[in-house]
Amino acid sequence: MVTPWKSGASAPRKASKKNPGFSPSPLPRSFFARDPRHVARDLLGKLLLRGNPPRLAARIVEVEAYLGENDPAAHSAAGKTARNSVLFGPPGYAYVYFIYGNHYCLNVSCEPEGKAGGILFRALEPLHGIKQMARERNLEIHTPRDLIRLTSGPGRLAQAFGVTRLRDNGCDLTSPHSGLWLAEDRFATPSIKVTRRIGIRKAADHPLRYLIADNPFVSGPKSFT
DNA sequence: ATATCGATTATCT
DNA sequence: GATAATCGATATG
Repeated sequence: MVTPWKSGASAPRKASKKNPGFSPSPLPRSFFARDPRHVARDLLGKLLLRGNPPRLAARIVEVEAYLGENDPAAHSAAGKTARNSVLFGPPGYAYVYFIYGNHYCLNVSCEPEGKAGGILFRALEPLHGIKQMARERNLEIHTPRDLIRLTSGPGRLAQAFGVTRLRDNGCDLTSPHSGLWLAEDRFATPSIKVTRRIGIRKAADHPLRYLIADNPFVSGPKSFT
């Protein structure tokens, strides 16, 4: 497959005769046991995968960092509750929440156990399993532009990957056996931009949104620089 | 291209 | 009872 824009992207991979033994390396737990700002930057260009071997694959192109108890915009700001307990647990686990009565959003816990912190996945570039993503989204793909509505936005990407709180909250994103996981990709070091976070009232001015510059799957208004 | 609005429910005050 | 880390549709420039 060829991407119509020039991103230096590697080709999508799945196990096949042409590409036997496709087996991306899961990100280790130590990757997530750090400040969310560093994790967020380093997650750009990595892969989100569903299944093993992967039935769905997509490249991470936009994320936001949430800093824990010192970040008024973070769900963990007011302390540990039943809803946000994953954020206070060990790093590398999925925190899934339901919002606006309509949408699920996917995060990964950061920082060592006991300290809250997380990354919100805001946009992906779909690589493999596009038909299934379109089914999950109830969309038909006619042109390359239609692909953007598959995974551009936190609610959209969660729906495309079939992410729900019941199914995925607390799942280990460092394990291929967990169903939903994160992996390395060989990707030319992306050109990264940092902006304010989208859709929040509190602490709205902090530069904690990280994105791959010029990637067409990045979400949000273009005015967000 | 930007603005506004309604949907719909888990969670917290 | 109010709010929310959103989306899709509609209206307007």
